Amino acid sequence: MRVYNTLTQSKVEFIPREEGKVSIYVCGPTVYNYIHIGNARCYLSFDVIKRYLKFKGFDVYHVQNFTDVDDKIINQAKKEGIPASEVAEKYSQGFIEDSKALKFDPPDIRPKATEHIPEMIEMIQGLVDKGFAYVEDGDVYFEVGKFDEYGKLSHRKLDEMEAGARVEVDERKRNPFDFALWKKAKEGEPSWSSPWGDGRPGWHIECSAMSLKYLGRSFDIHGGGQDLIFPHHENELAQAECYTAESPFVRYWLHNGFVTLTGDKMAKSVGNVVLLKDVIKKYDPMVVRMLFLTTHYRSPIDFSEEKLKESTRSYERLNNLVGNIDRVLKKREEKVSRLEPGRDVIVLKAFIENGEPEFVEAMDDDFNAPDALGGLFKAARDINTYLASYDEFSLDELDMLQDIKELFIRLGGAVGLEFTSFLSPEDVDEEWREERRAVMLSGLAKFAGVNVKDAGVLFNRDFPGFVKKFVDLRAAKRAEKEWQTADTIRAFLDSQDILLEDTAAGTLVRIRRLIV
RNA sequence: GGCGAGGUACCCAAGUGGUUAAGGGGGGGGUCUGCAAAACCUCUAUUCACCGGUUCGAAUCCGGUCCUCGCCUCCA
Repeated sequence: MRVYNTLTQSKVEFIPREEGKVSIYVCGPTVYNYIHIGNARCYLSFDVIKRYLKFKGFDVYHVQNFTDVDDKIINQAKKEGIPASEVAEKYSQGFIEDSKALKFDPPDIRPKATEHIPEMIEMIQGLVDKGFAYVEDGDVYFEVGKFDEYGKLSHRKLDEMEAGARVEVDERKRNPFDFALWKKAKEGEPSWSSPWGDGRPGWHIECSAMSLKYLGRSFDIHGGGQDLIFPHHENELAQAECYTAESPFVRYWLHNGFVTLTGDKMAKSVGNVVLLKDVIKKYDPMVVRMLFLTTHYRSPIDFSEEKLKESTRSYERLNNLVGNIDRVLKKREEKVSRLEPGRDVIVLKAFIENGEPEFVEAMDDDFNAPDALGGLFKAARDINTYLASYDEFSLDELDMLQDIKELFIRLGGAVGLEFTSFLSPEDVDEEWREERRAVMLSGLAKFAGVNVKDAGVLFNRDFPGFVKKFVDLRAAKRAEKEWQTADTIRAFLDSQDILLEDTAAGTLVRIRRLIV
């Protein structure tokens, strides 16, 4: 397996510190707002990477922090008129809810910065003791000039940066790029006591302290968005390697590309953010996953409503394969013929034999999900073609189709895509039914003349039977060639997310899963 | 100014030296169907921003030109 390492700017063979185990740290959110689509892409990219590593058999230990003390949180607290700790709590919960909605595989631990102040102080003290940091009137700064390799991650040199940089001039800093490890407390802000007086940690130290604590020295993967390369990860690396006197702090630095909106980077500072929680009100979270899987994780991706619609269609295409196979598998209960001599099952065998190796080959090349998905789409077409070619299938073929379905679901799962069979009226839950109760009862009254009370009883006791009333009624109308009425009934059910498909085997009922 | 990424069909997007340039979406035509849906078939890039070069052979390597985006300041 090869991964692109930002440190070396090249794809390199992935060899974890300990055979069979992978330690991974993904920079978590600074909790002062709900996450937007750009943030979501980062967490989704690393969710895919993590899932794939697990799929490959690695024992993955995943740490994701909450940065719950920071200037931005303090500002937001002033804006909302609540304590900073409440702001942090509110948006930490929001993040966990968003993560669940997108079906992120939860991290093994979610450490919070405020619960690791002693570890940070210890680390800062160590840096001061070793001469990498200096104290100025209650502030502590890391002195970048003391670390010869400063800039090795972001591939820039201090003197080059100084030439063009617009860096705030701070007389107390020895170099404009020196950064705060500890900030002296200001009135009314959260603070902790330290050897340098009351204060709070600077931005980068929390990630170094927590990653070293939970993953140890020289862990495998550190991930984040490309905008974290400088200064955040550069500074984390500098602190950690100076503190431990060991290199590398991180074996593989992985960074995802940005989400843009009509060509501009989506960022709070630009003011063009689309919040994830708003998107998933309207679109299935699987569609969001699909959207990001169809572009390589390091490439930029332009977000739009149109793309979500395309992704809905393409996700349905893959998902429908499972439903299509299931329809055929039901034939197992019916009469089946022997495998016809000469029937060419090479298409089925091809996916069973090559589906996984091809998928793995693509993913092993720096997690090339678009390429891997290409194979699934191709397989879906081939198998649909096969299904459409025959009316009857032998037991051997049904066994193969069962294997294909399981493999398809397993490969989707390796990148977090869930494929499910078609839902039918017996699969819907209480909430789903209740949302549609009033309309559906009056619908049955209107089309079948059943009074609302009787309809209500049937609705409660036997919802599939309730739906069948419509289907039967429509069948009768069709038999009488009353197409208008039949189509009105179908349109009515469609408005309630119940889809009818007339096939040779009769009218099939399925529930719309995806919201468009 | 420094550094980095990239320009592949109507849109999105894989492919980084060698058979017919994956795949998705959209559109045209067709099959099935009363219609629709789903699914299938078929067409939609002799060509990969442009110009040179290397090579038996390049979208892929080299040089140049044009353009886009990002980082260098909080940002995933």
